[in-house]
Amino acid sequence: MQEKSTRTPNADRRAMMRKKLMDAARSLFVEKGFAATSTPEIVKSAQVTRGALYHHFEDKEDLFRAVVVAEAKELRQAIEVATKGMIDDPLGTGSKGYFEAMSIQGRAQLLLIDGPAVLGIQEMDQIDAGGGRAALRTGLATANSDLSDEELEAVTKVLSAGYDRAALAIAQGEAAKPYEQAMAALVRATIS
Amino acid sequence: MQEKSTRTPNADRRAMMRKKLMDAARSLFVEKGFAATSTPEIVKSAQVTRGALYHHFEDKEDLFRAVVVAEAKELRQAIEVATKGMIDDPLGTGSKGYFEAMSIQGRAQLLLIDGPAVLGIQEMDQIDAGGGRAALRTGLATANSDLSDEELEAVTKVLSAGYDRAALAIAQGEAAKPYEQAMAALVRATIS
DNA sequence: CTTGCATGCATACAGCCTGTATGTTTATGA
DNA sequence: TCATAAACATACAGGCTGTATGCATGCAAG
Repeated sequence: MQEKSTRTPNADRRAMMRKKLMDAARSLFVEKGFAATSTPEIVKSAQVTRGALYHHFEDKEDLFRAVVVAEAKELRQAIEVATKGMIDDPLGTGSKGYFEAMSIQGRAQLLLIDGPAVLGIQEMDQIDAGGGRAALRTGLATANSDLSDEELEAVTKVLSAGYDRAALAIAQGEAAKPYEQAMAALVRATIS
Repeated sequence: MQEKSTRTPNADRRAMMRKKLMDAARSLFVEKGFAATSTPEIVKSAQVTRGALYHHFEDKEDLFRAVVVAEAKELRQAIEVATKGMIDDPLGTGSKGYFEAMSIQGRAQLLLIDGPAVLGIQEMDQIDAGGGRAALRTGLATANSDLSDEELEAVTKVLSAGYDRAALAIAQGEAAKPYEQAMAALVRATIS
């Protein structure tokens, strides 16, 4: 019998290793923040060596970027599932979906606090592209046509910031209902 | 004649040294971010040694905290001056004052991006206490009495986040007017 | 005024972290 | 099967942080 029959294709090894590193890194980034998390810690938690990390990622920031991008993707998918087929009241449904999706442990911290600080606002905006903000904009645009592009963009950003702040507060343990009501009222006021 | 007549009281030396360090640190923190700014860089820019830095501040984070606290204080004072005696339309005046005060180079980055990431949301909330948010809350409360405390708090935070996001966009070079209009509309909708 | 002490500041050092260079193993495909 | 490339591990150089130590300067009591 063959002892060493553990032949693993490169594609699989790559995917598994990246996942191991990103999972370990996510936990530590959420727990201690980006700066306070060292690469020795990460690889120890992932039970690999720093060689693996620097083979798959350019540097620590690049690993953080990968974690954030994956998180944003999961967020988009969760919202998409929650609002699937909801043609009536897309804004209300999207809101609830967003709050639920953002209640995942550490997600708000990663996407709203550490992400902008480490990667910059510009890149975070780009990573979030197609996320909740785009849906919000189209929702506002269809419900309220008499807004210039500039105004629509401004209102969208500002309301989106409100959603983010609400999600952050909820993630920190505050009650969700007042924030849901507040955002609903603001959106209603905007489109009417 | 006395050569070494440069006798400086300790209180003055302390104040001057702290200012020199905080000014140099502020520039570099704004330019490169907290993590990417090293203490050797800071003291070189301030033309002192690391000994002085670690004599006056516990560590790099403590220096950052001092910079942020001073920035928040200046912001409060600027808003206070702008809204002094404006009893009619305090919300509108406060809004304009806030946007102007937040347009100071690097202020939005320090208070809205790096601050929360380095010091945490909790501490930043505390540092901002008595800032624009408090004024906004009282403004909303007087104009709209039929809100529970919980709802008032939520609406305040969410609108305040909108103001912050708007200030950030303006600080990054976007036109101010659409944001002023957007926030004005939201506030108007909230209090009526 | 001077003398003991506290404060302000500079220098030196230890430990850690990051990123790279180099070496070794494992898969690929010809 | 064999050459090559990819995956991963180890070793190293440089820089940074925070602390310990030493000197200078202001302070306050006598």
